[in-house]
Amino acid sequence: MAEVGSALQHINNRPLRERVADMLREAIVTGELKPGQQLVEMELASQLGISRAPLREAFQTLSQEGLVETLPYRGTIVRKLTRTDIEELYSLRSALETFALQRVIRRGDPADAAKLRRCYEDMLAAAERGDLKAVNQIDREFHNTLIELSRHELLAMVCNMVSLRVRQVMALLNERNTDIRQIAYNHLPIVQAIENGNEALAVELLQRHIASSGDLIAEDWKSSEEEPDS
Amino acid sequence: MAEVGSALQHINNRPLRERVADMLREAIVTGELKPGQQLVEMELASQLGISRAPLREAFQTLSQEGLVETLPYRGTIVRKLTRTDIEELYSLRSALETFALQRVIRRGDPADAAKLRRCYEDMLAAAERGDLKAVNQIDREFHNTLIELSRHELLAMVCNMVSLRVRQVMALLNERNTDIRQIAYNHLPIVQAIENGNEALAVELLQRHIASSGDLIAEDWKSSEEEPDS
DNA sequence: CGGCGAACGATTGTCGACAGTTGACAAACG
DNA sequence: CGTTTGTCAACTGTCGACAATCGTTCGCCG
Repeated sequence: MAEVGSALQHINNRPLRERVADMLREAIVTGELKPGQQLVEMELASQLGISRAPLREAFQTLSQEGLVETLPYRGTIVRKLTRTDIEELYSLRSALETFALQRVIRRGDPADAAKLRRCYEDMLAAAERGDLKAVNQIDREFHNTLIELSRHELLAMVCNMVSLRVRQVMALLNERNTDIRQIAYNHLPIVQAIENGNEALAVELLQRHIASSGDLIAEDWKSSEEEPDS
Repeated sequence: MAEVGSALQHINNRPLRERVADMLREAIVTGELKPGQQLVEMELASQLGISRAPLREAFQTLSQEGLVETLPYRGTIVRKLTRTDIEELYSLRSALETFALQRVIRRGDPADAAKLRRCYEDMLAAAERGDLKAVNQIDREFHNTLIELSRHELLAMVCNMVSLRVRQVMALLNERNTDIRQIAYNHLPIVQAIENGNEALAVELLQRHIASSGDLIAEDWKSSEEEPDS
């Protein structure tokens, strides 16, 4: 059999719980479902035209990913994001990507650096034409590529979890007004340091890069902290 | 109302899926359930006297923790551990605990160092009386304490996942014959470096400590690599 | 005798219904 | 009027049954 559509076949035959989890995950990280919002099983199930069983299993997946929170007999809500959560997300992300970066540099394959440079150039092009959405997407791609190049599946799994929630955080902030070009420019010295095999410099730059965006986000977060309850 | 039994109440009322997950998790990390072993839903359910629904949800939890692997329409098996898995486990563990260590040292609370020293002394005492089981348990406690002291809940969650699988790896190796006292002694310089606030040294020692045990384990793993199928 | 295809058994995926728990509101008591 | 207790509705937890899928085996044909 040809390989044609082998991926698509799997998509069609994929268990309902996974497709539902994907849909809900996307809705959460894009901010369509807001933190604190209650997800009632029966309501969502009939709305999606499915039974509660696969929906509950999808909830569990999202719960393990930290996107929702389930309290016994009390229901499931989209997890609220506190300032502490955000600080933890970005600090752990920094540690994880530092680890990935070290592995990539120590392997020292020029093809890896080339791949990252290509990412950077795509990002730059998107920035030049003012496409903020594309810049953000390619920014994610850049970091994902770094993780993949580290060839560490366990790390990739953990990073995926963290990245999802970072995406959620960014989606919840109403259209950041940061200098779009600056985002792209920030990645250049990192790419160069990797190309030169300068581990110490690359690590320093990456940590500064992540920490600065993290601080920026955390600072803006005081807006949606304490909401009055009923 | 008095606080009587508030903890017990929760334990008794905990959802079945969690109690089942706990039981299966324990069975897996202690090696009672062996890698590759198939877990048939109907069989286990009737054996435990429960329905398949909560069992399936327990499977999902374990799947997210990396302890089992579920293939659609093919069933759930205890995840097999390859040498690559072990290398990834220990290298990630090293990176995560390094991160925790840095946070603890940078906070610089003497009470933290004292707590770790107490762990070390307990471990030493257990080693002196030749109690290997206790030494292993306190060793886990030492590392868990380090994580908790970093006050980083997200990190704690990820570390917990990794630690579980490390426990499984250690349980699967037939009674390591390492020098029991050496395990305890290895922790002393780390504690001292923390007490002195010497971050660079502490990190170096911790990484060497984890890497060495990881290498030791990985080396012994060639025994159970390729088993013939059927 | 070997290769191919269709039925079979075993197992998982999904569903609808029932049982148990929680929080809130209302009624009774001091 | 404040506190306690009874009741209820909404929701989650659990169950048993039916549908879909996979690997295998058996039979058929070349």
